[in-house]
Amino acid sequence: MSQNLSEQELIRRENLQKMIDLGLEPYPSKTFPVTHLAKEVHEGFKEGSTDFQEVTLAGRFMSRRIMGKASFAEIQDSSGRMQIYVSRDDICPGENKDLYNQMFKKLLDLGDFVGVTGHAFITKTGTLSIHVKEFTLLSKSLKPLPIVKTDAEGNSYDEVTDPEFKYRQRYVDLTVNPEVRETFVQRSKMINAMRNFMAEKGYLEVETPVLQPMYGGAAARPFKTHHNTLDVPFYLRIANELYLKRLIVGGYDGVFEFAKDFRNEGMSRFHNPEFTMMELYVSYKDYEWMMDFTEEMLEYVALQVHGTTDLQVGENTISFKRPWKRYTMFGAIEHFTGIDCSEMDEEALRQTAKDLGIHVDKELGKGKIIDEIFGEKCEHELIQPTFITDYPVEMSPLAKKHPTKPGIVERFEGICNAKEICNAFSELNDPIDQRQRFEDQLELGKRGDEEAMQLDEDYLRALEYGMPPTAGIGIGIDRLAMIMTNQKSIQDVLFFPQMKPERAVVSEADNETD
RNA sequence: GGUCGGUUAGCUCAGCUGGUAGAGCAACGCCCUUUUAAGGCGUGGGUCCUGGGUUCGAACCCCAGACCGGCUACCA
Repeated sequence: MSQNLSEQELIRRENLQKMIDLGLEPYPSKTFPVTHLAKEVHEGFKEGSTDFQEVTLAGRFMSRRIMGKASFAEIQDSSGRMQIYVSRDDICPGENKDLYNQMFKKLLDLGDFVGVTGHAFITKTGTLSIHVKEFTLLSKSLKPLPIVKTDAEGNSYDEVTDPEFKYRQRYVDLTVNPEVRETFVQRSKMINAMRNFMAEKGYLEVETPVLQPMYGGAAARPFKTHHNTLDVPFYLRIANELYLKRLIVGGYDGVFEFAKDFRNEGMSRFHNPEFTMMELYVSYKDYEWMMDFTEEMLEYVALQVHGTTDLQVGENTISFKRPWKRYTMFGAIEHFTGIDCSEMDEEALRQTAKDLGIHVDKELGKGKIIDEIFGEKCEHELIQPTFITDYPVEMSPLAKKHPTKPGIVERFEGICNAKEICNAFSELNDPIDQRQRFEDQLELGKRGDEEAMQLDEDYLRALEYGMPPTAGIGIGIDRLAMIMTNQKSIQDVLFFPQMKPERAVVSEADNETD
């Protein structure tokens, strides 16, 4: 395959060859003995101290200011940048000045990986620097990086803002935009905090199948695939709920899984075809307990990630301080519209929706209409973390019925920043009721609801052996990460959000005919 | 899916009522041993997203397509 190289790429290839000609290895393999990160030197160095007299750092070469026989440059490692001071006669003590005059001044390009050894000092202008006595090339870069420059006022120049560039070439985005690296560090801290919190309670982290013979546990269209040897279809999971509850049947007190789920639906700034869900099931608990647990865990997570429960998210300050506000679904609708629809039948609900200017499709059942009204009139009002409880039974086929409120299940959703971030219920463990609910779903499916659930005989068999009373929750990790990292789009909390393939990639794939 | 907008140098962008392209940074050459968006002088770099069309002439107008984005629809 031929490459059309730009002028700058050709020059870099020439520089690479000239380095080889000088006897330099452009891609050495030996472990490079890094002793410090840039951040450690920045935080630890005090002027006049005798520490940091011999430090070794490695990173990308990000800027260079040549002043004749000496130069300043910056290298960037995972922790940040460090200025280095390179003088010709220090790195070339002998007669041969090639390392400075040729390699450092001419052949080295921005983006190359280098290693330096030297001592820390403060320059006349007060900048901490490493006075380099050994300079090593660690890896040559052949493509120019769009390096961002920032002036004294904090204005940045040439920042890569094109979303397509950022998402397709995330490695470049991460290299040149430190705040992007930080977003993903925070995401990782968030997940670790949740994991530690649950492990601390004694719950077991498990793994369940991604390839499932039958999809379930949520209402969504699946991706379908095929296993060649078994010659059967498989679905990529849309949820892991039913498998985790099988493990509760098997006797664990608490199981959780951070799971990639897959839904074959639209994409938006809140939806990616593959996304991460954390599901947790705890035996002998109910949804009331789970609300308390959720508040406690997310307060802990906010503190772990940010050291505070008050987070700035867009225009709003969102507080994860316990307790959250709680509404029943009918209560929320009444609160935001003034209409009490708790006693209405399907026709009255349909009319109410119409009166509120909400379009509802004919095939929607009672539960879906209520959900439409809630989604249209209430959800966007809920900025602070809020629990909505008592969902209609029709839209909750895996949740236990409320003991005193007919037509209602013991379920809650957590809403934050106008979006659902979690969904939980007292799990339905009555196998006869569960069979009936599945059959109702089949009926909805026949009416045209493409997301109605399938009937899972093995799951019913498990329930027939007996499942203890159990509380379960699913937390949308990506949406929670958007809140915890103050990002507007799910694409900004996923390293590699789903995109259409680039054209070159498509044409190669088209050649595969089998 | 609908709709509106975008695509010009490695990056960020300008380019008027149509006359075959510019700036800053980056790159290249020369000068400079504590600079910092380093500086000074000089130089090169373009499939104007793709394919058609209109026109003497298209980055610009028209048609079709690709990709990206905003809103919207769908979406537990």
